[in-house]
Amino acid sequence: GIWENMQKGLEGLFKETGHENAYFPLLIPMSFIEREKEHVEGFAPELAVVTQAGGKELEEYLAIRPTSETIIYHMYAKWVQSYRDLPILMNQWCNVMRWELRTRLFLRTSEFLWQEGHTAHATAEEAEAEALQMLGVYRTFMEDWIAMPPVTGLKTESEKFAGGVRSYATEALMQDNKALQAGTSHFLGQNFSKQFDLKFQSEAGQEEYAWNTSWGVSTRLVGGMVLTHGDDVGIVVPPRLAPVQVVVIPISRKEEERVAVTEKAHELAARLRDIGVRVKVDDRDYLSPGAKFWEWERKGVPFRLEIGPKDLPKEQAVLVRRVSFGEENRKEFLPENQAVSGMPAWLDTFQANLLQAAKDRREANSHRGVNDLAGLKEIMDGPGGFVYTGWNGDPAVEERVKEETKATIRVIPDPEFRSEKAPGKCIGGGDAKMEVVWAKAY
RNA sequence: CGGGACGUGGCGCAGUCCGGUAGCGCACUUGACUGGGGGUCAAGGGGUCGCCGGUUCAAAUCCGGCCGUCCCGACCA
Repeated sequence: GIWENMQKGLEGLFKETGHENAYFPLLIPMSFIEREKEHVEGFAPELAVVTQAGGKELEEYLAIRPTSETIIYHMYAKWVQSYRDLPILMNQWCNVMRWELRTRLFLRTSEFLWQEGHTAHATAEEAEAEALQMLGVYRTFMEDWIAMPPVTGLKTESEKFAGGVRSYATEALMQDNKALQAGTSHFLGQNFSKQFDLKFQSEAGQEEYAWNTSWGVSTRLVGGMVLTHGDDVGIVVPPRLAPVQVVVIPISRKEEERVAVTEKAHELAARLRDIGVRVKVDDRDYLSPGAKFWEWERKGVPFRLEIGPKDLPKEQAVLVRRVSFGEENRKEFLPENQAVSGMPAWLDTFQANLLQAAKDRREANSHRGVNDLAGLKEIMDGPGGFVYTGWNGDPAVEERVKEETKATIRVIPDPEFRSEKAPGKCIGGGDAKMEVVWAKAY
C-alpha cells in the first residue's frame, strides 16, 4: 500500500514533466550487456543469468535485467531516424535483479521493484537538463511525500553509474546517522547510443548520436521512510503515503453499547471519507481497545479516533496523534463535527511536522569545518552524520579516507547545500578543488 | 571466499556440558467474565528434536558424516 502510494505520487510528477510509461522485456541477451565495456564490468558480478530454457542449454545466455539501458536503447535505435523523433521520454515500472552477496530487507534485496526512466535527446545540453530536472523531481518527492529531505549533488567517478558520464544522487540521513542513497539520475552522454547505434539525422542534415539519461528510485524508499520516521513503537507513515490515515476505534462494554458505538464510528468514518480522508474502522470485537491502539501505532497510522459510551451523549470523539520523537499530550476531546472537519488540516500539519523534524535532524547531524582526516575519523567513530570537507579530486585520497574511516563521499553537493565558506584545504592534505559530503552509507 | 554461531510445535527459545516419559513464552481453538493503552481464568489442539549412520538396555543429549540457515568482512540502488 505504501509503495503503491509512492508510485501514484511519482507518476503525477513524471506525467507533469512529460514522460510516458512503457514496458520492456525482463530477459536481456548477454551480448547487449557486454556491449558497453564499463557497464558490463560494473554489473557482471551481480548478474543472474538464464542458461537453459525448454530443457536445452541456450545458444545465447539471457541476463535477468539488473537495469534496462541496453535493451531500451537497442529499441530506441529502431524508433529514431530524425531529430523530429526526439526527445523520447519514457519510464517503466518493473522488477530488477542484482545478485547481492548480503541483503537487507527493503534496503538491499536480490530482487527489487523500481521505476527506471530512459530518455534520448538531440543535444547534450538538453539531456543534462533532463537529468537535473529528474534529480529535482526526486528531491521534491522525498521532501513533500516521504518527509525525507535529501542532500543532492554529483557522484564521484568511483561511485557513479557504470557506463554513464555523470551521476547525480539524493542522499538522505537516517536516524542512526547513516546515509541512504535514495534516488539517482544519470547523464549517459553518447556512451550507449554509440554502442547501440542510436543515431538521428539533425536539422542540418547530419548524422549524429543521441544523448541519453536514465534515472531511478526503488522500494528502497520504503526502507528509507522506516529508518527516517520509525521509533520504538513501530513505523510512522507520513499522511500522504499512508494507506490508512485515520483509524476509528469503537469502545464498548456491553452488547447494547457495542451496537450504538460501532454505528457512530462508521458514521464518522463515512463523513471523513466524503472529505477525502483515507479511513478505516476497526470494529473487531475480539481484541481489547489497548491491543488495537498498539497495533495501529506500530503500523504508523497518523491519527486515531476513539468513540466510547461516554462520548456518545456528549457528541464528542477522542483524537490521538501518532506519537513520535517524544511528543506528549496527544489525547484531545473534541466535538464530533470538529473531529471530522479538522482532519484534513491536521494531516497536513502532521506531514509538515515530520518534514521539519527530519530537516532539523539532518542539520543537527551535519558537520562543517572539518578539514583533516583525524577530525573526520573522530566523527565517524563517534556520532556519525554528514561531514563536509574539502577534496582535491584525487581518487587515491577518496580511497584512503574510506579505508581509514569507513565513510565514503556521498556527493559533491549542489550549490544550495554548500557551506558558505567552502573549505580551502583537502582532507588528504594540500589545496581543495571542491567541497564534498562524507558519511557512512547503507 | 575468509571468520563466528545456530538448526527442538506457526514464531521466539530452554533442555545438550552430566543419556532416562520433550518443556516454556507468544500465537491458535472453545467457554465464561472483561473491554477508555498490549485483558483474566479454565479447558484444549499442535513437535519424525535438520538428515544419515554409529555407540548404548536407552540418544534432542555422546561420536562420525552430510545438509541448511543466520551474523561479521569483501561486492552494492
